[in-house]
Amino acid sequence: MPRSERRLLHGTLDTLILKTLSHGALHGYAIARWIEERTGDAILVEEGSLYPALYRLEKRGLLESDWGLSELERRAKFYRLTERGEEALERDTAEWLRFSAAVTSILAPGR
Amino acid sequence: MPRSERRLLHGTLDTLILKTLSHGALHGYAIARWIEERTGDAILVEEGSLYPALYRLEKRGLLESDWGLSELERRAKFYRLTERGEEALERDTAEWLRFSAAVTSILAPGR
DNA sequence: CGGCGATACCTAGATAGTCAAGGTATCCGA
DNA sequence: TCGGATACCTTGACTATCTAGGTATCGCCG
Repeated sequence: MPRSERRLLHGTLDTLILKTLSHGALHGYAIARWIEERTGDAILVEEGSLYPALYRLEKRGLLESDWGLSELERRAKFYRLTERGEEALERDTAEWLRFSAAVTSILAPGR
Repeated sequence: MPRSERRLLHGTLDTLILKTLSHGALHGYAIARWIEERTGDAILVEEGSLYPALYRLEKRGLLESDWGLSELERRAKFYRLTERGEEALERDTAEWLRFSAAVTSILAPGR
């Protein structure tokens, strides 16, 4: 992701994480890889952003976590959505769609 | 604009300003009103964000300005795009479309 | 065997953009 | 006369991201 694009991530990473977990519990590292793969590396998830975000979301009660073992038998912390997390995901998604439609309507009217 | 939506603006305001000026020179206050009207108030442009952004863009050589008189005969600073500003607008628009498509493909696959 | 890259976690500090809240000044209309 | 709109500006708090460092384990390749 080019330098200039990184600021765009501001505020959307939390929502992307919530959405990723809506498909089932995952550990942090896997969340990052999933988002990157899903977007063809259009969005890169740096660890220095990822782990603080997970901590934030858990503190807000949107996620819960348990230590376990990854697919490769390594110690890993698995996160899952709480009910409040699902509600937040729904709200944030609606907000994103509204906001991004507004921006796109200015930057590229006719799409 | 709800509190949560504000962080989303991060990084896009500069591009919105450039785009607004691509239609012709405007003064700061008018830029803000234009964006708000154009998005049906989905995006609110606070003055505490607007003026620093204009200063930033001028410092980067993407805008130039002159003092003049507004439609209401008030002292106002008119901004216009430089050539470098036009190039930046093109780049930033492409980046926004790429980024927003990536986010939307995760949050709302099938749109 | 030694080292390197991948997996998996974490954190401190720098940076940067937004916002709230204050300010100045003019003008119009109630 | 007093508030709201127009038009500009600034300071300080906040917050999210990134850079760059760290720990530890594992498998692979030379």
